[in-house]
Amino acid sequence: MERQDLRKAGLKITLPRLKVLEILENSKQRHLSAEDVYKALLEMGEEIGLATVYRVLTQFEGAGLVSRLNIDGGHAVFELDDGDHHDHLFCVNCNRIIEFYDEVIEQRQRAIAESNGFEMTDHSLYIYGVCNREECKKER
Amino acid sequence: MERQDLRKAGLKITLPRLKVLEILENSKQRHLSAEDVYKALLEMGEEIGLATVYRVLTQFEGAGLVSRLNIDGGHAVFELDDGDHHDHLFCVNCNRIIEFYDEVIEQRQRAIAESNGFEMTDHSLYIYGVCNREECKKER
DNA sequence: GCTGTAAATGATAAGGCTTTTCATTTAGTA
DNA sequence: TACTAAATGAAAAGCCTTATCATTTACAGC
Ligand SMILES: [Mn+2]
Ligand SMILES: [Mn+2]
Ligand SMILES: [Zn+2]
Ligand SMILES: [Zn+2]
Repeated sequence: MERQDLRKAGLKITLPRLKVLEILENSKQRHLSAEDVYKALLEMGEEIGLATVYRVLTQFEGAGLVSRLNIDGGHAVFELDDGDHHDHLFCVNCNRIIEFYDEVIEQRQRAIAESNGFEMTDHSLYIYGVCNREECKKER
Repeated sequence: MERQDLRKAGLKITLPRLKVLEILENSKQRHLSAEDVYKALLEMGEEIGLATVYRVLTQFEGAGLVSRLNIDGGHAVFELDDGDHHDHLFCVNCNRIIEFYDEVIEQRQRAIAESNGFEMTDHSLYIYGVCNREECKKER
């Protein structure tokens, strides 16, 4: 992700924006809440407001640089948008997230929208379950 | 839906619970927010607290009488659970909701969960789009 | 039918996450 | 370097939902 991407989106190249990008790119976890990003910045010694983190993430989403997941229970997580759509599998025990893409499902969704006269704009698919970690299987 | 269903769930048969059930069964719209149920009750002249509506809906969900949808943007809607699972298509313009069931998608989901070592507990699939009403197509 | 007791209710406060407000600072141009 | 619009941060406000707790109610047992 480059400075140019910010420019194209009509966004000034500011320190907070660069820092948020840096976190998104370098964090070991790919899916981060606004709070996660905020905490990571504080740990880096950056002085940034939580409101700015929310604003920047929302702007990045609008610019197509980031995508937002709305998890059951209300809070959102963000990830860099590399242009390749995918869906998610959540472990309800340890919150691990696995990404997947299934062309059959994608096609069926398009067909369902069309057969109901809908112009599909988006879709969201989350599969919830218990992953194969020992401590998670134990819980089940 | 019968009083017996409440009994089986270990819930006393109270006026607020019966009234909420009545709204869910008789409303012209099948999918209702807690606020919708609350307003419908007020219009019927029932004196009921919003907190009670939330509590009752959550209890009904736990008892399997009602299912909860988490729509993008954070607020939940409820519908009677007749035992038949289905997913939803939302018009982003007029908020119309269409229900569908697709066995191929259901199977693929199970396969994806399994191939990732997950014991699937649930899934949620929402398709968003613009429906075929004139005023909605115009917006697009 | 009464009574007693645990469950349920309602008003209100509190929570969690996110957005808004607005005075101050900053980026980017001239 | 100076100017101006955009961006920021702290704090308040919003929105939906849940928790608290004093009061009321359902219903089992007399
Ligand atoms: Mn992802
Ligand atoms: Mn439905
Ligand atoms: Zn797990
Ligand atoms: Zn529509």
